[in-house]
Amino acid sequence: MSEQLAFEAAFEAAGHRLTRPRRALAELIEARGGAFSAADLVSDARARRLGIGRATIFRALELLEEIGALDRINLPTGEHAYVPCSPAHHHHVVCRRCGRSVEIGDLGLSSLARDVARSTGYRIDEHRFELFGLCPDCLQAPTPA
Amino acid sequence: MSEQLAFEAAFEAAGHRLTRPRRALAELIEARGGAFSAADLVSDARARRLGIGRATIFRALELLEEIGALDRINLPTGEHAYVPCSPAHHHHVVCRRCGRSVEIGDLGLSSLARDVARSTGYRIDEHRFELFGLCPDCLQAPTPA
DNA sequence: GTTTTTGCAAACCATTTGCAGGGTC
DNA sequence: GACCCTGCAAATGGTTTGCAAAAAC
Repeated sequence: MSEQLAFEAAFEAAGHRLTRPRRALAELIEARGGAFSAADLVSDARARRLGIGRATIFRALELLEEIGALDRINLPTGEHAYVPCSPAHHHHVVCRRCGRSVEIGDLGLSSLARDVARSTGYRIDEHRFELFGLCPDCLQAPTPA
Repeated sequence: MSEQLAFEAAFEAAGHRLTRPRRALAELIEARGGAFSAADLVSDARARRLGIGRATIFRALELLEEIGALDRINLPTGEHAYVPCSPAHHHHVVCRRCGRSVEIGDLGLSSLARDVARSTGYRIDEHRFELFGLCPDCLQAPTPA
């Protein structure tokens, strides 16, 4: 399956209709190639005069998150962002400048969570680990600060 | 220094005025003993008829976060919450039922972040690790589900 | 007395919802 | 053709801001 079609495929695989707006959004997301906000998509869509409503965008994002094609994360600033992900992994390194993100594996975090459970007495149901910084490209760009 | 006064002290130590509303909020926060939302404080304040405006609450929270006395985290649901913290640590285990939270140390996450930096080429500036589940008390309570 | 802080109300921003029409299977 | 999906506009919920009065130092 072409990487280009990942999001379109995700809709279909999950039994949802592949409509024009959804196709268009899938493309926009792929074009972004990293983390983005709902507002980013709204303005992308507006810029390309796609005539897609805000509501549709939010609904599509919600759907893609349920499906597991996107993960909704929180930037250090507190804003929400969505990042593409394969269903299995759920940790990301996000470039705070361009939004490009890389998925990282479990890296022992699950067992670390188990240790914490043991030492605190909590039952741990969920954990989040997110890393922020600059991607290699942005590190070399003019104003990396 | 009495634990009771931690938040009042935080205001003063950072060179801010210790006003009646701030004192009151410090108490409310301490009374909560764990994670809470801005809305929680607003309703606590209203319930006790303290006559503190919403804006004041948000401003105080912002301030305490800047100072490092509170950490603003994101619950798995996407809602914002604030959790008390000592300036040095920045990882928490939060009970999704009662909000009680425990701080945990670095646990090797910094070095893990360094490993990720090495393998991805990103420069990592910041990381977040948050754990959610049920605290020991809530595990024993009637409806732990 | 000067400067910071407050409360109020209005503004703002992101996200959600109701609904009638349109598109997809 | 049935049901899902869309766009619009209005509602919502959370957070911020402007400003004159009040409190703190």
